[in-house]
Amino acid sequence: MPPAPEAAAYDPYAFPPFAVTVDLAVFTVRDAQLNVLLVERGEDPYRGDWALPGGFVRPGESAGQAARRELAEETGLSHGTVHGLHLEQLRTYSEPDRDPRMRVVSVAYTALLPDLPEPRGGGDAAVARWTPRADTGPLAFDHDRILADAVDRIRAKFEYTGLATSFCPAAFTLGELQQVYETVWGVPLDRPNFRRKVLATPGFVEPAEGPPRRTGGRGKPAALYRAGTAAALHPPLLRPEGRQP
Amino acid sequence: MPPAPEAAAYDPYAFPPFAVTVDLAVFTVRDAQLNVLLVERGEDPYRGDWALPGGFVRPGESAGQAARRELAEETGLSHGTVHGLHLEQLRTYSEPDRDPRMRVVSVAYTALLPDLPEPRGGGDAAVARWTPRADTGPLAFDHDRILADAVDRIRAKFEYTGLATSFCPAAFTLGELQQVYETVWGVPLDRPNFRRKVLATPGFVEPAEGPPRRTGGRGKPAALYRAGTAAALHPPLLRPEGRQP
DNA sequence: TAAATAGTGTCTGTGAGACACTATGGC
DNA sequence: GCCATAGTGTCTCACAGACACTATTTA
Repeated sequence: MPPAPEAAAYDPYAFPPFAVTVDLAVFTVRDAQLNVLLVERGEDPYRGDWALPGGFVRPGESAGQAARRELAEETGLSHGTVHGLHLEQLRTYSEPDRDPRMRVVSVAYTALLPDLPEPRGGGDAAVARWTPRADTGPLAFDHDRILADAVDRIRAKFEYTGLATSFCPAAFTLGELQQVYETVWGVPLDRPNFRRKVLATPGFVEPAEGPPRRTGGRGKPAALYRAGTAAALHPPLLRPEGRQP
Repeated sequence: MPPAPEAAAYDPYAFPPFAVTVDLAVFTVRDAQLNVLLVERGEDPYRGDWALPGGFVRPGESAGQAARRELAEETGLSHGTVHGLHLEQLRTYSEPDRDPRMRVVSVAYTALLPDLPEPRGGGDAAVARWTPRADTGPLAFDHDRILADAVDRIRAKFEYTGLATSFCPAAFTLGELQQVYETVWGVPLDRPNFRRKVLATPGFVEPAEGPPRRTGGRGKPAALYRAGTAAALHPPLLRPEGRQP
């Protein structure tokens, strides 16, 4: 926090200026794969490479507001939809050489979206595509690192929060929820045990109205649930790896 | 990440500049109380108020490097000592009005120190004092918020990391370690159970050489341990509140 | 009928909480 | 002796994993 004791008062131009940006790691689960939203860069450096969407923080807005604005622009989602989404600050990346042009400090955010039927191309944004996590080649800047950090964070948060429901539509079956967990964690889960634990955790999911639905087009229709209100899961739903092998 | 599509190339002065600073939430456990390092402000705004230590990020350094440098300056610890300390990024605070003078984005860091005998006043820093967490009046800027976030983070991390050993000297007794947990969590723990769980968690603590030591100056001398190498605790050591009441 | 998914029940091992008990030091 | 802390043992309950079994739909 200013002041540095020796700072000659507060000439904002005393130091070369920093640019402050936000980077977005936006995920969805599609076809049993974790997908991340990427944009193709149209300018140097890294022209033609893929990168995480993002942009400058404007003078009057916070980084969180900037992230939400950029998310709306890149996804073409309505302002109202984006306003209700779960957007979480991941961490800040500030290596002096992370952008070859100038000093850029970037605050990274993570967002989790259900697999949207909408084409999502709305905005003026350049080419933006959902890409399976496994298929992301080297990204521009330090975005591979940001992406890896974001995935780690999501995996950990799935254990002790109900965040996984953010990947599901408003009403979902327990089979769909389990699919989300298995995709993000990359491990198969025992269905009866998963069911028992989810239903035993207060505030995780609640029964939803509406007729049962078939998860994969086959089999017995499943009851529908919607996201509960609990911020944290008690008890947590631990990864199988979480226990010592 | 730049570019915002419409950004006219990269004139660093196109926008009013952002200042980037670091704020430090540095903790120790002293006399069974969580203490935080505060400095008294010598200039407006908030002249005479207490604040978290911190300062500007310099052009050639990352925020993490700036945090480590500031920590060394404020605590008077040797460069070598500070270099080995656990310093963790907490989050970034970027509300446009958080500093009345100009736009300041601050990256907050958390550090955990053992209760040092050294007077710690070494640096040129102004008045810096350890203050019990309970006695921190309103702090300058949004530092109350940062402090609260830092305490929450520490409490949570104590469950699934061996971070608590950072509050202990190089060799410590299990009684001292339990004291740290009880202080940070604010709950009493069952001694036999605490002991059993700590020793059953691989990599949490390891036996240390040296004669046993009395924890409170009374009673049977206790065996010494040192911090283990495990980054995460398996199984975790959950807070009593973690379970549903 | 077979295949696929949903849902229920049960056994067993592990670990957490509670707490009684013993051991070793200073006074 | 008393007191304070360290350290051990044991009981019980809750929960996680494994897995057998039934139920309901489509093809």
